[in-house]
Order: sequence, then C-alpha cells, then structure tokens
Amino acid sequence: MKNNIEFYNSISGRKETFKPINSSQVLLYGCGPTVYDAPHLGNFRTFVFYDLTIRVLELNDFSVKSVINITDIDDKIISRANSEKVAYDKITSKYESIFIDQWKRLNNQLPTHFIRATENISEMISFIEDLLSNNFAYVVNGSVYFDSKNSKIDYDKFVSNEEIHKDQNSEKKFQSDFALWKAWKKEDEEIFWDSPWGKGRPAWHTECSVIASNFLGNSIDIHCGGIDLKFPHHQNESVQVEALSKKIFTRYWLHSEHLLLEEDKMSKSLGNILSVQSLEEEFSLESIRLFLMTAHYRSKITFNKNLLIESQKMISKIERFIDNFNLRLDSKKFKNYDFVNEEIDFINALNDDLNTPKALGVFFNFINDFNKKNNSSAGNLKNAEREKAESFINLFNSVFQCLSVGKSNPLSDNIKDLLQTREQARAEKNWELADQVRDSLSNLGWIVEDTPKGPKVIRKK
RNA sequence: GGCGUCGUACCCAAGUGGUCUAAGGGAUCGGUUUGCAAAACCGCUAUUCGUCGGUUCGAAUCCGACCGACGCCUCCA
Repeated sequence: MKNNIEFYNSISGRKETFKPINSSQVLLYGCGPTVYDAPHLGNFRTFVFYDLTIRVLELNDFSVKSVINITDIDDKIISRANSEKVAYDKITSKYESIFIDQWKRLNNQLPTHFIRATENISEMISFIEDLLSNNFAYVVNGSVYFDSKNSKIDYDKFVSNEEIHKDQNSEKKFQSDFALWKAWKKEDEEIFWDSPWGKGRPAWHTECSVIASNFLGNSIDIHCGGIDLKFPHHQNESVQVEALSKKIFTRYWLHSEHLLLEEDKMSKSLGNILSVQSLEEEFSLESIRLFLMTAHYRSKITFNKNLLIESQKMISKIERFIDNFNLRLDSKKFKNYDFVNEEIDFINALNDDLNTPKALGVFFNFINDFNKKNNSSAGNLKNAEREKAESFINLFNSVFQCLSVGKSNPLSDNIKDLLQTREQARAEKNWELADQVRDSLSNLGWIVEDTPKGPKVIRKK
C-alpha cells in the first residue's frame, strides 16, 4: 500500500509528491550531532523528526536505507580536548554514547548506519584529491578550498553568491569558496591527520558529502537536517558532490525548524535546562517525544515546561483509554488490517508533509467518538469494536511511539495490602478510614480509581 | 541593507478560496456518574482568524499597506 506522500522541499519552497529514485528502497541521509557536548532538546527535535520521516515512509510500505553521521572532528572538540587536557577520543566517545543512548530511549529507530567522520578520513582525502585533479579545488598553505567559480555548477542552492558577505583576511579566491581540508594549527596540538597537503583535518561539509555518497551513492532521495544547516552546510555539501558526479545529489531537502527558549538568552544556565538529561528528572521520555511532535516540524516551538505537562496529560488520556477498554498494545497488530476511515485520515495527515498535529486531532476524535459509543459497554466490548480500537492505537503508536508497550508495574505487597484494607473499609462503609488509606496510597505515588469492576491503581506521573 | 517565515480562543495548535457560525489537546466553569473522589460522558468558553483596505457571488485562506515577532546572509539541530 503505497500512498501519495507530500514533502515540503526546501529547494522549491513548496510541497511536492514524493517519488523515490528506486521504488524498492528510499535513500535517506540525516546530519547527526557534533559530539563535543551533551545533545539538547533542540537537537532531538530534529532527530525525532528524522525518525518520524522514516516511520511515515515505512508506514507507506517503503523500505528505507538511512545514514546518520556523527561529527567527531571539529574545532570545538579539539579546543575542548586541549583546554581540558583530555584525550580527544575521550570527549567524542563520551558524548557519542550519551547521544546514542538518548536516541534509543526517545524511541527513535536505529538508522541503517551511524557513521563516524573519523572512520572515513582516507575516503575524504581521496574525494578531495578527485576535486583537485578536476580543478574544482585549490591548495593554499596546507589547506584545500573548493573552487566555486571553476566547478561550473550552480552554487546558489539556498543562498546566492551575491548574498554572501565578503570575508577579509581570507586565503580563499572567492567569497563563496569553502574549506575542504583545514591545515594544522599550533592550537590543535597533537590532534591531526596526515594528508598529501600536510597535517590537518577534513572540513565539516566534506565529512557529510563523503559519508552520504559513500554509503548511499551520488544521488539520494531525502536529505534531512535542522534549518540552520541549510546554508552553508547543505549548500556546500551538495555542491561538491555534484561537481564530481554531474548529477543532482539530493532530490528532497527537508529542514526542521528550531526549538526556541522562552527567553532567548543563550546563557549556559538556560542551555542546561534544555538538555534531555535534565528534563528527564521531571518528565517521561514519552512525553518529551510527544511534545516534540505536537507542533508541525516546520514551525518554531517556543519551549515551555507547561507544554511538556500537557503532553504528559495527553499520554495519560490515551493510556486510560487503553486501560478502560482493556486494549492490547502490539506493534505488529495494525499490519495486514484493512484500515477504516479514521485510520486513513490519520495516515493521510502524516503523508501530508508529516502533519503530526492534524494526525493527533484525528486520533483524539476517534478516542472521543469511541468513548461516546462504547462507554456504557466498556466491560463487554464487541470483538469488532475492540479490534478497531486496537488497530488504531497500534497504528498511532507505530509513528508517535509515546505509549509504553507491556510496561506494567507489578504492585508491591504493601500496596496490595493497603488496597485490601481500603476495600474492607468501603464494604463496611467506613469512609473515613477508606479516605485515609487513599491518601496514604497517594503519598506513595499511587492514584486509586474506583470502577464497577473494583479499584484501579495508577502510578502518578 | 538583501532574502525569507510567522501573527488563529486563557495557553498550545491544525486549517491556506465555499463542508469554517474554525479540528484537536490543555485549562476553567456547570451537569451526569460516584459514599466522596478519580476516570469517562454531556454542555459552556473565537459569528471570529494582528490592523486597515482591496479582489471575489464567497476570504482565516488571494493582493496591498501598516503594526508586531522571528530566521538566514560561511559557529549552529
């Protein structure tokens, strides 16, 4: 079942129907993190957007080969390693593992490949040699620059040549030229790689060009990134691949908008507030993930803790729905099922340039309608109705991934005893004791709800 | 200076020419239910979409001006 998917292509500035180069497999590249520090919530807005894109493609029966790079060569890493007198790879491996850990725990699927820049240095060197031998690049003092005038390709992908500010004291011939290889400097100390042009390191744009074209080829379907990478990174990344291949490098450029701070002070203390790690102390990862999908990926989100609370409440509402009707979460469940109207609306919303807010609206409409229709018969739901609800819940979760599958917290004996005491008291109409016990349970983090089928305890969030 | 985006209820957020007297979530207040709660359900909360004009049979949606917020123009998810 391959439906029409529309993506907003940054190149054309409008929505376009998605048609992959090869219908059997979609090639997708996403720019990953520079591992010099712990990733923050804004980084993960973009990474959850990558995951969303892949999941929506897969929902439409596309198989996706995805590559996400890890930039472990960078000025910031070098200066941090040298100023802290720590081994270079200690820094990168530390923050890489934090990144991968959070990636997984936010329920992002692993891409086909995570690729480190440092593992492709020789490929980058030979790529630069190719550019040099075609006169698309030139060497100055051990650095190599892309020759944007000589490469004979359209440079103005996202920002035109004229718009680029003049750079004084530059080794470059033209203002739109950019570094492919950066020569070693004193401050770099012991951190360098050998090359035909001397000690140095590959430049950022080249890292992505080489990783993308090596693992996916010279023509890829989708290239994702944060909007801030549009220029210069994506323009330069694209232009050097195209100079050699003479083919269009990326057909669909997808850029996600920024997550803004409430007060746009870029102070370190505020920056800390936005780390996923610190948010985890107060909020579940599921609510963080859902929060990142409550607004469309191309609109700005101004961060506010209240929004996370609202996401948490949305999840509670869905989980209560699941619980009330005794539905089962099973990620495979919705497959091979004939989708009904609401589900088709849901999929269509996602296929319309990943419109997650609209899809959420469709889903909650379904929950409300279902509640209205079946509330009185919650205990003995008809099989067809149960199947319908389970199908949609699982379809929803296959993309949003914010519901816990099979994560039931076994009740401790203490809780069980308290519940029994309360039931006893209620049977004896000893309301005072019953309420006291309910307060104790609440203090222990459990909310009691009395249902026709007996008391239900829910872990406080 | 150049290029571009956005402004929808108390808050968040879809909708971009007629099905819009504007989806959905949160919040508030009434009601049903309950021993009391909770959950769920019912109802209320934008005749209006930054402002002012224009185009049109018809505009939140198109055009213009203005006001306001913001992004990019070689650090950046």
